[in-house]
Amino acid sequence: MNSKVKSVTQDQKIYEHIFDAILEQRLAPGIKLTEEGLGEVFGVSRTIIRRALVRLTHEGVIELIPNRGAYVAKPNVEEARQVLDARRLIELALVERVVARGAQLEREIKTLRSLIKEEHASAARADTGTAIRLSGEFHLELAQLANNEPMANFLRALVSQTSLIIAMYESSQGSNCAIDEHSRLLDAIEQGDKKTALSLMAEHLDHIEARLELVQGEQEVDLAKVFAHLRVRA
Amino acid sequence: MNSKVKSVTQDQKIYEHIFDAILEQRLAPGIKLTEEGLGEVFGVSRTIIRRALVRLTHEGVIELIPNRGAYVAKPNVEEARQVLDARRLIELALVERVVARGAQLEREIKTLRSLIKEEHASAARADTGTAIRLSGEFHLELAQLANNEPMANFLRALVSQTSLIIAMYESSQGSNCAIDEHSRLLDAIEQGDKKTALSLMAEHLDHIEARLELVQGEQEVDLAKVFAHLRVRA
DNA sequence: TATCAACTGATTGTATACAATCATATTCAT
DNA sequence: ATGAATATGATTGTATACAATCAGTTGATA
Repeated sequence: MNSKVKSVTQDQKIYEHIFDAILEQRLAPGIKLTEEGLGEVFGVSRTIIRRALVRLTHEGVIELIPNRGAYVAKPNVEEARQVLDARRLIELALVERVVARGAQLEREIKTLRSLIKEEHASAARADTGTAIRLSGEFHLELAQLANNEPMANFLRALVSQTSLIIAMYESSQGSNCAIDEHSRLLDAIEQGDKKTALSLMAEHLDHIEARLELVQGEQEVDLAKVFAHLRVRA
Repeated sequence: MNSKVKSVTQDQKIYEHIFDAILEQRLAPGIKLTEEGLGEVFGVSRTIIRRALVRLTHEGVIELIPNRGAYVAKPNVEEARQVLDARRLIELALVERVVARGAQLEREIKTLRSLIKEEHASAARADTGTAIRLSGEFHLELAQLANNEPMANFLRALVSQTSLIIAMYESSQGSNCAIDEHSRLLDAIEQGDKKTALSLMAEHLDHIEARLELVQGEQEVDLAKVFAHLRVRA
């Protein structure tokens, strides 16, 4: 019964667990992850944990500081801007390629519709973490249909970083609008309406970035400014 | 004297050595790299080697097969097509962003010119390996100027895979034309001529792909076709 | 009281020992 | 001679022990 499970390596599973935890905001940006702590949780030695952490580092969700340890990444506003800039480029290209494949994709589109349904359900019960994760999975599943593995892999890193960005900078309105956008985007793709699909994707990403800029100043604490009123003259 | 060197970790250095060796074709596609063998060469234990190999795997130049070991990747024609497709997308976007920065880049452009000079010198003395590496470095240095780290990182993986692709599929004419193309591309960027810069970059990547398709059938041996003339009827 | 130095505890860096796994060579039966 | 089954050697998978490093604390000194 467990012979099939072997095809997924241990560190692969642990990688996914940590990945999901971060995407669902059960691990906040900046939190330190000790190797021994994680090892106890998952019942393995530090060796396995290291491999998982290295991979997460390469995807940009973990920052690995030599001799200091692993921390959940805290993307600043500039990094967030770059990530969303890259997403805009990649995802528009992916949508274009998916639309080009056109009618071959009936079954895959059904899968995506059920993903949207799940996402909607999560949002309805205020399960924000799951909703964010499912939103990301929608984008990644869509990317799989474009027949370009390097791009899909790259998007994986971008999406996970976006989840961190949302976790850090989201305003209360949340992801309800995003769900409708996913739905409409999928409609356009199904109908082969490239132009509409592209503009919907662009809009979608613009909305995320718009939310980000709303709270731009909040995160970077400039101590000099905070205490400017009582600063002693040099 | 060696306190500054510490900032680069051991596995970082080993990673770069292997990376360069692959890019310079001193390690051919398909070659097996044993952990102990590498460990002896670099005077470290397998632990360090593992980290370097994991990173190389994530960049797509090494294939890590569970319980079997690490092999230099052998991209097939479809994978090559995807890599070059992705490069076209990313590098055009990067050129656009570099041109947009315009005149701030005098010093950086000089650095790029000296890189081209080195590349030219390598090609002149038929040092193909170094020429390929320097060609890749030109693209990566250019990417640094676009102010988008995720994209630049992604390009790093794409360029290294391209070097493998060239190693596997190159025809004899080699990279001389590419050098002129680099030079002209840089001219266009320096003059802020976006349109020319974009079309030169597109041309440049088309040339690489054109070379690839020339030898498309050579690598994937379809036994059924090879022995089609003597096949027994079902 | 403030500053700096040394100490302490905890965490990561690295090497190594042993277990698990796979490829190859060998043996045996047909 | 061919084929399958088994044995062997080499390589990777994993855990762990010890060394190196760092952050925070304690204590001495001005």
